[in-house]
Amino acid sequence: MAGGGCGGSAAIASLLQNQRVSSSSDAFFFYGSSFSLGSRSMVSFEGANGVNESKNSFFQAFDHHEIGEEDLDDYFHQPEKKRRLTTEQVHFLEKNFELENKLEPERKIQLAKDLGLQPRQVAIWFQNRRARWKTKQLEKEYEDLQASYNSLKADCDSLLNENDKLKAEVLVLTDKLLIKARGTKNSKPAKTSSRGPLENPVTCSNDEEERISTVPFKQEDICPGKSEILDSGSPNGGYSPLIEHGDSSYAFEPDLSDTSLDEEDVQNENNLQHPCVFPKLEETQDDYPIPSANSCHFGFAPEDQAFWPWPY
DNA sequence: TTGTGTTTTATTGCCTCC
DNA sequence: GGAGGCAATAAAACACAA
Repeated sequence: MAGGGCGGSAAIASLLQNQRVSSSSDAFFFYGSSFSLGSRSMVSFEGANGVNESKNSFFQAFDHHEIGEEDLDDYFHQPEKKRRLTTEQVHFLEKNFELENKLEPERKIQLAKDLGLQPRQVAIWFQNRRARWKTKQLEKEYEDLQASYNSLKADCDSLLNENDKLKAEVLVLTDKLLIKARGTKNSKPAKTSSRGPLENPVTCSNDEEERISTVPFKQEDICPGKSEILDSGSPNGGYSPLIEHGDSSYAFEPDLSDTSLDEEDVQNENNLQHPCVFPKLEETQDDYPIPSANSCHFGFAPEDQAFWPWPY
């Protein structure tokens, strides 16, 4: 590994054994630039007192050609130390990285020349810089996705609230319709029927009336195969069984004639247990379930929503 | 001064491309 | 097979609080 307190010759040996120094243009600059030109390299010219001279401008390195054999000897006995690039060097490299984050061989050599570094150092710097850039990009993507998720969740909550309000409204209107239907029924003159005058003139027995007021209605009981009321998103396009009944005013003006009632009474004698025209909203959602008030599924299967891995 | 966390430089091993 | 890129990692350098 790097460092490790090995001696100078060991440092050189480690450099020479570097698989890319020996065969690439790095080698040329290792010998040609870093040594014969006397410029500084990462692994070399730390002062004898251990002071980090790399704090000086890297351009000064080109003026220090006076390194003699003694200096080299000192160097060879210095422990290999990592040297940080100067701020000028980093700034220069950053500028070049902004231009192009990949490094062609010619550019690498030119940069190394300009900075007084080994080409390999430049390559390593670009490699590490790309890694940092990638990390930053991932963080940015994460934040963007998080913001997007929060926005969608807010929309979801808002829609659910609206859905709850509409459901409540439907219930209120349904109750009103029932009350109105009963009022109309009760005001009709008594017919010759086995049922009493207060019974549901349409179909309901007393037991059935109990069901009307306590049990939600089931769509299939009235119009099997038809969709529920107020389900504009249903497969049959918001089909309303009340309108389908043949009289668009049926739902809100249950003006039931005696004859039709009689006929229907006869015809539906077997259906007396299914007299009610208002569907139960919840139970008719088997194929297209309405999301519960606390859910945020929009009717999608949970596995389709497991795209958001991180916890909150 | 020292312990600790972060950043930067450098190595290693693997992979792909030519 | 060599060159170069990348991920993972080591280790030095640095920042900073106690």
